Amino acid sequence: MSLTTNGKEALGNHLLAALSHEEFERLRPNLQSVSLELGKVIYESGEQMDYVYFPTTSHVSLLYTMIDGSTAEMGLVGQEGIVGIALFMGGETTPNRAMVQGGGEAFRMKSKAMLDEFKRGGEFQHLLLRYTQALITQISQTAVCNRLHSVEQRLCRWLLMTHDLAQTDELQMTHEFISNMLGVRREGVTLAASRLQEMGIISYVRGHIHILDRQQLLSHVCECYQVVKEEHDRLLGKHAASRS
Amino acid sequence: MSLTTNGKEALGNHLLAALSHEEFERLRPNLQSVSLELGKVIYESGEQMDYVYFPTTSHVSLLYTMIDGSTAEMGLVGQEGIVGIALFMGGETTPNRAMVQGGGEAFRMKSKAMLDEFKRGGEFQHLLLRYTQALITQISQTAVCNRLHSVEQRLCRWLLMTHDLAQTDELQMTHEFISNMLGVRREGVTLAASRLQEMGIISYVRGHIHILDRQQLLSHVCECYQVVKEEHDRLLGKHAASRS
DNA sequence: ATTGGTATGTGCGTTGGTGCACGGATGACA
DNA sequence: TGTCATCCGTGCACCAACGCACATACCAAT
Repeated sequence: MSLTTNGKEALGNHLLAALSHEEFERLRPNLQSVSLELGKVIYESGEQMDYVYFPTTSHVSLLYTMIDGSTAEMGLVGQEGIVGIALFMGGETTPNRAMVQGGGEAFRMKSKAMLDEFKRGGEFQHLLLRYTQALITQISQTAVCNRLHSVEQRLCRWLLMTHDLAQTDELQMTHEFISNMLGVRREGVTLAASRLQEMGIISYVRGHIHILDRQQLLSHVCECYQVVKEEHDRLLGKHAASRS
Repeated sequence: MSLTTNGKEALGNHLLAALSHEEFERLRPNLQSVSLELGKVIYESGEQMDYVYFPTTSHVSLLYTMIDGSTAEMGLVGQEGIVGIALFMGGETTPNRAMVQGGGEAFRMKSKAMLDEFKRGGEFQHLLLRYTQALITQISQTAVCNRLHSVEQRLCRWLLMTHDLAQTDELQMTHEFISNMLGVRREGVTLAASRLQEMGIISYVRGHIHILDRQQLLSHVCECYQVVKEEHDRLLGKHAASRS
């Protein structure tokens, strides 16, 4: 599938950028630019979805919260994707929480407009389904990675994914925050992070993490990172946000 | 349209049973009954999919295999579902292995026929997407469960899920096999299983596990089992085939 | 400059799971 | 009836991660 230019790549979201001119013009009145600030909860588990979101410079974490309050991340959505797939998949509600993990801009669209366009069954539908397939791969790999790999490896993977989505080497997040994503103790993150810092891979102070050496990060991560990335590229082309 | 009777409920697969008479007649020539024997690999990771499968009395495990050979399950498909969602989601290949975990019968359908019907965009498409959404929930919950719960809890969950799919209390599987599903050591399964046996919840000998007390199993399992089940019922319950 | 809240560092005992090794039991089949 | 492969039981040393407690460092707001 070629990602056509509708002259709106400046929108910054890859799914929107791939719309044909006609599709884009149809949707344009329903698109609205919004600022998503760090920590904002976009959907609560079980909630109705009034809008779907297309991140541009922001990115959003898909989380699950246990009864006892412990949390773990299952997926991460940025400029390559959309938050709210459950809408067009036919669930009226999301089964998980969606929280802004990197502040920035996004477009949102009224659920009804989204559904109408999806039901037309054109290229946009096809693209959304391919994206969903890529997201399934990401979630699956997270399941396996959670089971088989160490905190340090998973931290590397998480930093790389986040680095791909954030357009900067300076990530704004605390160890505590990361621990809630990885589903481990805060101390576990501190320990793993301090090892990475000793190796000169990252540096950090009070809620700010600096990615110093992405190459070395890649050499410490488990295979899961590449698997997800390659499957994403295969399904959605090399448009995926990534450096390396 | 509610769960229509197309006169083919005897087929035993819920998705097929939910087809309208018209849809069913259209697909009938492309449906083929097959026996799936335990251990058979239906798809290998990265493989083309010539057929999709609708289990009836069989059930199929979706697995991921790491480079080092260790494996873990991400999902389980039985008479309520379909094996091969990647086909209509637009990936030409599956990203994971699908292996028969409970021998029995299934229907298979040529990929092309499946795709043609899906693209018609009718009720069947809608149903398949809802099923996919339920599967996503299952995979997500597995990711979280893998991270936060003990082997014993996960074994309970896995036994319950398998018990739901198998139409018998007598499960044919070894500790070794289960260990590959849960992504743990064989000894870990032996230990957990022996505890459950002591409590009178199950009994087992050489590759045969007997579910003795499902109620007690339910009281030992983590919340994950119910979450997946409820979301599944919500999406595909009595009103599965109705759009609103 | 002081204070208070937040972020990170560190220690310690405990636990759950690993990797390995081997022994015992069992059932299928010759 | 004996043999053999398979399956399960158990012990042991080891390690990663946990839970808790508390110290330290830093920033911001008075």
